[in-house]
Amino acid sequence: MTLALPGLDPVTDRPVFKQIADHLRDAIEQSRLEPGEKVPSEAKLMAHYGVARMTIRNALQILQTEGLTVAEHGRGVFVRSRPQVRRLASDRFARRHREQGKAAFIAETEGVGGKPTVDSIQISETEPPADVAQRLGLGERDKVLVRSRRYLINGHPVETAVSYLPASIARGTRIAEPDTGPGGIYARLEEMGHPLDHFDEEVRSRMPMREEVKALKLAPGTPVFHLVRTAYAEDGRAVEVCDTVMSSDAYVLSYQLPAQ
Amino acid sequence: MTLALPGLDPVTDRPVFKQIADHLRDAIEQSRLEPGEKVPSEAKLMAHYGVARMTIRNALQILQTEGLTVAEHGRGVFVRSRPQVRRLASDRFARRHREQGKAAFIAETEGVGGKPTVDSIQISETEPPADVAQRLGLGERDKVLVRSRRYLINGHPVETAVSYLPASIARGTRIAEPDTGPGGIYARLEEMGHPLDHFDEEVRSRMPMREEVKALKLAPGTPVFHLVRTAYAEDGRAVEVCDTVMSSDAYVLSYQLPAQ
DNA sequence: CTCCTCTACTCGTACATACATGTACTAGCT
DNA sequence: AGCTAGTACATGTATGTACGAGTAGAGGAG
Repeated sequence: MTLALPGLDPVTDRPVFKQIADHLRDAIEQSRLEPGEKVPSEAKLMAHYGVARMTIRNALQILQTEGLTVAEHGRGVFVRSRPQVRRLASDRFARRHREQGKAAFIAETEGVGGKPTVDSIQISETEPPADVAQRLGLGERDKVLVRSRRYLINGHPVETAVSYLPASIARGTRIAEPDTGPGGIYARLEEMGHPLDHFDEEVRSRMPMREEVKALKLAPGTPVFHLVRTAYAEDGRAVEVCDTVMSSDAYVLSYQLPAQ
Repeated sequence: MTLALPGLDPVTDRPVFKQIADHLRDAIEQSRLEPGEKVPSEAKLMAHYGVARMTIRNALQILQTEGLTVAEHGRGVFVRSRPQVRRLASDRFARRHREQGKAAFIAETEGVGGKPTVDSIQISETEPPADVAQRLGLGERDKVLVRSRRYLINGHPVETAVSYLPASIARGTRIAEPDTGPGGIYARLEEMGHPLDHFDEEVRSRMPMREEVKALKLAPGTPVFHLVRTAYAEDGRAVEVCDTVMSSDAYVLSYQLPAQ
């Protein structure tokens, strides 16, 4: 084993599998094991420490849960390499960007040299979930247009988004088409007499549901950002709610807060 | 067993332990198992499914990683109950709040009826980490005042914070005292001739480090918010960097974005 | 009635073993 | 040269066993 690992501490009462996890974690954090590099195989670790396989697997499980490693069946366990990170600025929906003719996601991704794609676009008209109806100020029987889609960078999925717009506004417009045209739905809303005033964005962090792991191809132990953004027109009316789930290791969110 | 669980599917190729995890997850999501309620013990699940204990433990491990359950040694495995959530508004550092004479954390917590505490306050003066020095626009040899502390609500820790201020500004002032006085360090900065203009806040989501699990008493499978906030004075100078780690299940962050 | 011990039950750690399944490389055949 | 089967090695799934350690309640001693 090229990697030098300490032996077990015979006096501590810290369980063996946690000690082994500590050793490997230290090695990763000190860059003695670099991203993409292979962690010693279970068999080698068993030999090195003189313990049972279960003990080694428990140790490796910890690192995986912490998001430090990924196991690949038949190949080995590898130190995770951090993917390209996108920084989302708080002015990303400002009108001056919209007027460039590109939707926010496309513009930002090309800005950092990535290749953006949009995927599995689905459009429907239904009754909204209760929280969405409340945010949009809709009544019992009001319907919404639902636009759901998935965003990818260089072919790798990073974000799913579902937009809800009052059907009374969006029905029959280009917003109900798969391709919403230059500047995206916000540009269309403004053209249609709903100039935007501001957005409220709620940010949560949590572990992903099973479907989200699949849709975003998340490695085990990766949390997600859950954003709910409400767009308000200048007349104070809420015109869109966008529910977004993002792979947390692909994003840094950046906001500006007033001090006055 | 009061809880009704389906049997195993003999034809699918989905592994047994994942099937069992699915059954329990469904039960939790459909509220057949409610928050705080006890999940059937390993022994009962072994008997019900007729499988080995390891298989059951693998299944339970999944739920724990997903943050759906917590195991308590000697008592059982319980469905996690969601704690009280604090909403952090984007105007939480606005001057009008500062002028009420309370620091942001105290004011907000009392606002929702919780009992705020601040804990393990440590103050020192050292050379800053490279990224902090860069954000503060400091040179090689410039020192910073470091204020680290932990916040608790009703005795339960929810957030750790470390503030860095240029020593040239903060040294010898009340900011270097454990009790910074009414309105906290931002009020002191403004009094001392550094009126604040705005804050930049970077938000990341990730799994906690080991020390963070301890400091915040995090349940396994709980991600954290990692915030880095920089305070800018009206003259454009960065006067504080605050590095905050928050238990993700205790917070919803809320921001207002401009549309224009 | 109070305190203590015992016991049953819970999850935690660790061992040993077996076979399934995916990957990568090699030797050998065509 | 190109394909194929075999082999070694990797992780995945599952079985069993044993003992440690924390919790909670029952029951007996004082």
